[in-house]
Amino acid sequence: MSSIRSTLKDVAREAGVHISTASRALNPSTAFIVHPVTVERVAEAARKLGYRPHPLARGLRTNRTMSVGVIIPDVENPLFGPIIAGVESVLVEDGYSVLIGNADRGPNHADSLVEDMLERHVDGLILATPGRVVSDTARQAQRDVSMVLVNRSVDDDSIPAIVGDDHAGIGLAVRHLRELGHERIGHVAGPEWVSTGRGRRDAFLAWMSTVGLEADIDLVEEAEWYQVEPGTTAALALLSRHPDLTAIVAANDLLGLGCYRAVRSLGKVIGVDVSITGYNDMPLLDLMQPSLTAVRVPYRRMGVDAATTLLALIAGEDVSPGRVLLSPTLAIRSSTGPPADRG
Amino acid sequence: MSSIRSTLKDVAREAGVHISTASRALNPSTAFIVHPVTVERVAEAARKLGYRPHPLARGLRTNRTMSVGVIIPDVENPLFGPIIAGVESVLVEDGYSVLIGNADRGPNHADSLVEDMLERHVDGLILATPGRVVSDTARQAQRDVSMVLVNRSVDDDSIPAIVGDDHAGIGLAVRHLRELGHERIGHVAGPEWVSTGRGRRDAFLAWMSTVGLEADIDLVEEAEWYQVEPGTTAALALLSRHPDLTAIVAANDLLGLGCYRAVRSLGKVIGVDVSITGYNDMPLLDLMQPSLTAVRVPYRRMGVDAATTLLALIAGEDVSPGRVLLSPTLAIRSSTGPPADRG
DNA sequence: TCCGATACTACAAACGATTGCGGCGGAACC
DNA sequence: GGTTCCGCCGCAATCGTTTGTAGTATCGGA
Repeated sequence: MSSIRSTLKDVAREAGVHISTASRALNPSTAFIVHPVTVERVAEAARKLGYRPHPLARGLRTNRTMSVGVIIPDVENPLFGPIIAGVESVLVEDGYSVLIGNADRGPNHADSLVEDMLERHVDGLILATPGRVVSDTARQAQRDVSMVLVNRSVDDDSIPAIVGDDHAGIGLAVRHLRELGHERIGHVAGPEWVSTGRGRRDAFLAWMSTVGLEADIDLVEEAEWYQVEPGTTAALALLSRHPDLTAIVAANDLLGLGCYRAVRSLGKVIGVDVSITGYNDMPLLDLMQPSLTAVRVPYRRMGVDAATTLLALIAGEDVSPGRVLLSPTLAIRSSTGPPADRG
Repeated sequence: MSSIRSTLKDVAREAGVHISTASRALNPSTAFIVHPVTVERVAEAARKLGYRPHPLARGLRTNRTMSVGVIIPDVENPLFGPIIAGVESVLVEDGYSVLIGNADRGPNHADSLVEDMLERHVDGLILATPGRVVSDTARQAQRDVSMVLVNRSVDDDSIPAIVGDDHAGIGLAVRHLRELGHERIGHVAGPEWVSTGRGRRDAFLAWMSTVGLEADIDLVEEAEWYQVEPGTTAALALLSRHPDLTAIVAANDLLGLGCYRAVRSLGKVIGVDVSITGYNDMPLLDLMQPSLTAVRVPYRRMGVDAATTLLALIAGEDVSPGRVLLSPTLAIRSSTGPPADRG
């Protein structure tokens, strides 16, 4: 029966008050202006009619849409599921809805999505697009709308960012290997133009010297992209330069799995001749043969924190820009072990 | 400089026409009413001012929000990434945005999300929530808004649904095994209350007799849930009842991987002693040891088709209810092979 | 009795667009 | 030359809210 929405006018008529009084009565922040018994009468009428404010009308007047945009580089990447879930869980709590944008059509796609979102008057924006620099459109957008970066940051830290602590994460991997007794450790890095690519590489070199090993840039081989194939290629290049490596820290799980192939093609045994660590700990890694030791990044938490700081920004609280680092953990599995004795 | 949005009024003033004329000039479907040179003048003014219609104002008047809701049972499940991507890709093309709802908080959560979406006046709804029956809220919702089901259907086919052709998919697996020479084939089924669980089980039995094998319900073991552990449990139960099975068709990839463990724990070799097929072909299966032969469902396509029929529904074209079946393919890998010779 | 303060409530103008309808020209026709 | 018609444009109502301002009681105090 209630297929036709009841409007504020209906509620007002039902309660025998003027529409504006009804509006104030229903709004908690203005309810004190109207007489308590009137408030109750209006509330009763609203309940009876099943009144729901029209979000468009309200948004038009108040200039808020109660929606935020989330721009993801690739929805099909399992990595982003938890982030989205985290974001969604806290925003829904506060009555916001989540507009999702999938920027899988090249580098400029994200920008056009940002513009779409702005046109829709989202109250906030969460960007997970890669890259260390931020486009002009995005920077422009920051003036018009609250904005938070997730799983990435910008070089000048001008936008609040929630990121995994890559330095700590790589540290977990390197120290783990060091404690197992490894001394010749290499790194298969991600592309340098991606913030995580460069960051993890730097962290690797830094930790190498921290644990008392040689921090040679020559121990690093950059993969063209975060995928299995480039991982194999890079690992092969690395292992041909340094045949004596006993361990490889990969900048990403897929790169790590790429290393599997490289190591196998050389007739060596993973976890015995060459230990391998991944990064991100995506699903199913534990079912690999051997299961991949990997740095686990709290992605869901990342989404939660991003949404929380976005809400703070929207509320006008001043959030310090700069990045918030989330601590990773290490899932130790069977792709890592003590180095094999050289006979 | 254009931080402040220009409105239709500005455009009208700039072009020296009335606001209503400007409106008509800018709207392709009404532009023929106004003089061509005026149209051009208005268009020029709009371009100059960077005018963008205010979606809320427009939506308030036209009763359309140009947004559709997509409700997913679990965003973290990699399965739904491609569906979302497919949906998004076609909707964005037509100027719609996608509101995402993650129904991971129990069975009633989906309903409350549907209500949220309705309150927001979405123009359409795409449901991917599981279950063979549809809740009353959803059924109610169908009156108020266009609605399409994806990756699921309802028993009475009262709502248009885009689903994978499970019968054909199971057929691919069974026939593949049969052609390899298997004669004792079992099935690890999904939960019966899920539409895919029951459907694939029925398909399995049907195909068994089609290929000339015994279609015994005793060859089926139902797993409690689509996960690895329940898969192992079910497979163990099945193999203890029928130690002579040479192949298992799993209702799901994770169940298939669960079978791996069961087979291994019995000291048998996968793909030799016991062949296994999965269903869905989720990422990384090709990197498993052995790589899992699996029925591949065109999930992205599913999203695309769902969105397309939703657009048709919204446009008022009458779409025949009932289900559209998408044909799966078979990714043959190394978990299947000819049955080992006995004795 | 009258005044001013207090406590509500009503009026009406926004927000930015769409759209039915009426008006006003000029051309065509009788 | 008057009527009709048509092409083009402006007027104003409308969608459902929020909110500044004006109005009306009621009450206390002088």
